[in-house]
Amino acid sequence: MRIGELAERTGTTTRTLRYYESRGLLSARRTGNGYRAYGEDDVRLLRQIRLLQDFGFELEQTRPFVECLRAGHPAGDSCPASLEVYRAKLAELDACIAGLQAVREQVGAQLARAELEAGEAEPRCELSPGPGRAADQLSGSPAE
Amino acid sequence: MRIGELAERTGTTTRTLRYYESRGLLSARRTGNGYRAYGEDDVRLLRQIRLLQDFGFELEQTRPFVECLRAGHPAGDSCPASLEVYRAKLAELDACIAGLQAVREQVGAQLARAELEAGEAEPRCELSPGPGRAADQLSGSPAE
DNA sequence: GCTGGCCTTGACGTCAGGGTCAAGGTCTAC
DNA sequence: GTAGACCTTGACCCTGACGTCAAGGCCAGC
Repeated sequence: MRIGELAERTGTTTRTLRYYESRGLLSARRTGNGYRAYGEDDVRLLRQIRLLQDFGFELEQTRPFVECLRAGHPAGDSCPASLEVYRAKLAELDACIAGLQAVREQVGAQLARAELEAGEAEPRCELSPGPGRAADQLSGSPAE
Repeated sequence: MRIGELAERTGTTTRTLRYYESRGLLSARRTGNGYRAYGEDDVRLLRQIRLLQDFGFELEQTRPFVECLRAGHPAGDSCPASLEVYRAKLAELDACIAGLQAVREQVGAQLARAELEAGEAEPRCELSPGPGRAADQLSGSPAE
């Protein structure tokens, strides 16, 4: 099949397929007129790449899977190198999630504090809050 | 103070400060020779920007905080627009964390399956795992 | 007056993953 | 025999937040 059909069958674009080829992830035979020619193997290979891309893998990280398939293995993750990428990705995801959760807490704390200060500067409720709050009355902005 | 000192005091670079100026986040008076001149207000403003940047805010998202400080408020988050950015960021963080956790689960499942298949194709342990419970025998990574 | 350090503007490079054109070759159907 | 769909390579554009020159102005110290 030619590049347009392969792109359609794998839900991508011809530009993307040429880009993958330029990165060495995909290769194509050429027909007499110079057109790229692909087979079913390339469909499987691309589905593998797209799956990993959907998971957020960088293109380079899909390379072991591609090479595994090319080597004739039944699945892209049948090789140790692919499993290592899985594990590294899991570690990366865990670190990323932990980092984001830490930021989330800090931003949440900032928001809570800012809302509190806004509420104190401009009290809306009838109840008078207890003492110890005069130091925060900063809203009288100095002139410029 | 001049740009080099400001960069040093705020832990950034002169290139970054000029970039912020080009984005309209920072402005500078000029001395007779054309050098940029900054004051303490700019230090506070930059500290605000860098704090948010450390939290992963995009530069554009720091603009309300900057404008709030410029308007004379005591803190960058003293204005409603800044609080809205906080809230939007929290929602964004939550969505991002949830998405990453979902991916983490899927990648984890892929790894478990691939390890299982690798183990079946090349059985290493003496025990023959019975059907149905083999999935739990994975913790002692088979290969390597 | 000379060296070294700081400053200026402007322009290009980076990273990933492509999008979009341009100019042209090829093939099929009518 | 020609329109239109497909293919080719090559080249530039995009995002974000800067890094890295290049070429030159300004200033302090010796």
